[in-house]
Amino acid sequence: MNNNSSTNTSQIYALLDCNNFYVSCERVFAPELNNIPIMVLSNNDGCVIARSNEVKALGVKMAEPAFKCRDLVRKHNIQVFSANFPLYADLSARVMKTLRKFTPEIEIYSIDEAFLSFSNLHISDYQAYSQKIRQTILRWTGLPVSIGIASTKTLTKAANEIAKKDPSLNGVLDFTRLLDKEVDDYLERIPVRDIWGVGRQYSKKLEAIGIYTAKNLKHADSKYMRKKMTVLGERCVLELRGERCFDLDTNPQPQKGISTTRTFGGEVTDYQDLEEAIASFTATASEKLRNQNSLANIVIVFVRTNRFKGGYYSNSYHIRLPKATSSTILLTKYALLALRNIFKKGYRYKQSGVLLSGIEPEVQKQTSIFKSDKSNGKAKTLMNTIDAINRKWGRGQVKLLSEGIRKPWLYQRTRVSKRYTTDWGELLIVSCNP
DNA sequence: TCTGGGGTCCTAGGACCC
DNA sequence: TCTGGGGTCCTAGGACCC
Repeated sequence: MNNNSSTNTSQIYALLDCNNFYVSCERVFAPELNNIPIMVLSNNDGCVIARSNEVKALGVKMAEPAFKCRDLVRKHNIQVFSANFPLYADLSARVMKTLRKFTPEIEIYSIDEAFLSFSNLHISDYQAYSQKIRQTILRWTGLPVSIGIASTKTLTKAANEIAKKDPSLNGVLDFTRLLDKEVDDYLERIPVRDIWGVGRQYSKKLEAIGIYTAKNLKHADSKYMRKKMTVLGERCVLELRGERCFDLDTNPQPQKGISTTRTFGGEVTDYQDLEEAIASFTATASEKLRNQNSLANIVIVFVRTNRFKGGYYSNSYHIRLPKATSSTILLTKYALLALRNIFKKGYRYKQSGVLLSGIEPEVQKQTSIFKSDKSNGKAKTLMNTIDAINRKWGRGQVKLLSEGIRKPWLYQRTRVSKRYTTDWGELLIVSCNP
């Protein structure tokens, strides 16, 4: 991140965003669903987390509880899917790999978005180049994308926003070849709420002082915005004006916190069931930890009853470990100890989770001359072996007994599509009729 | 009946140190 | 008992992102 030193040299950035990503992933394997309304639900079939354009047009909001749109689903015959994250992650990886053929400078921003730099490519027509990227990704993965081009990241987001919605733009909008006045005309079309960095709370504040659009914000006083919305607000204004505050981050650092949390399908009252849940979440979280070659110093466990019901109980407990580790066995031991401290009998638990924090890189430690660290080495080999088996044969093939065999508390996913690309047993079958 | 899950950054305030 | 200022580190809470 950079707030002033590099604003002199101009840069060309692009933001690529997959349209309605999860919905588009489902359509790749079910093309008969093109042009008909479909949506994807979160874990436990709780909330709407992706909507096709047809569903958006019906007024279904992002993160809306699924039960609230049941009538619409029936009335308009909306096709509903449970989230199939392994499938989406795999298609995402294919998109990102394709992008690397077009520029080495990529920041993978989320599962369906990437910032690119066009600065050092020696091309003159960014618009044509972006159309080539779109067509290639569509051909190689089946996924439609939109691209916004500008001199700052915040502006690429804004350009992308317009490109996605305005059919006349054919999925690409390049601010760098427009006049200031023309850019302002586009920014006027974007509600301030939709600007990167402006959320619900800030947009309320901004509207109260007469700032309704991206154009309004761009021409607001940046120091005043710093007072209203911290330094991020100031940067937002500057970026809208084309002054670069955020550089491309092509070298992502390991995550600083890792968590696995779930809302249960039903309600859990039994201590042992909760133990199984916590053990299973810890296993998942520590596998993520090992995948980024890190160790954790702190384990946090939380439990919660249904927050929409009376008699609410919520508590968390954190334990600092005597020594940083990534061992599922050790982390589970402490997680269960933490659970013991907050479990209260008589409550109906609806949600719980495990958070790993105090994360540090795993460096090859010099073992003591006097006492070789044999036990540690063994534990590490065991964990590596378990990870390898689970990678090859599927998650959860090998696990600790504490994770339990039956999982009555596990979430429900009633309408999950097949793992077309990540499971040998569920590959798409193509038949050719003579 | 039914309401997701995984992250990041910034700031204020307290504890502690010299 | 009175009385100071400046720095660092940590944490909780609140905002944001997808």
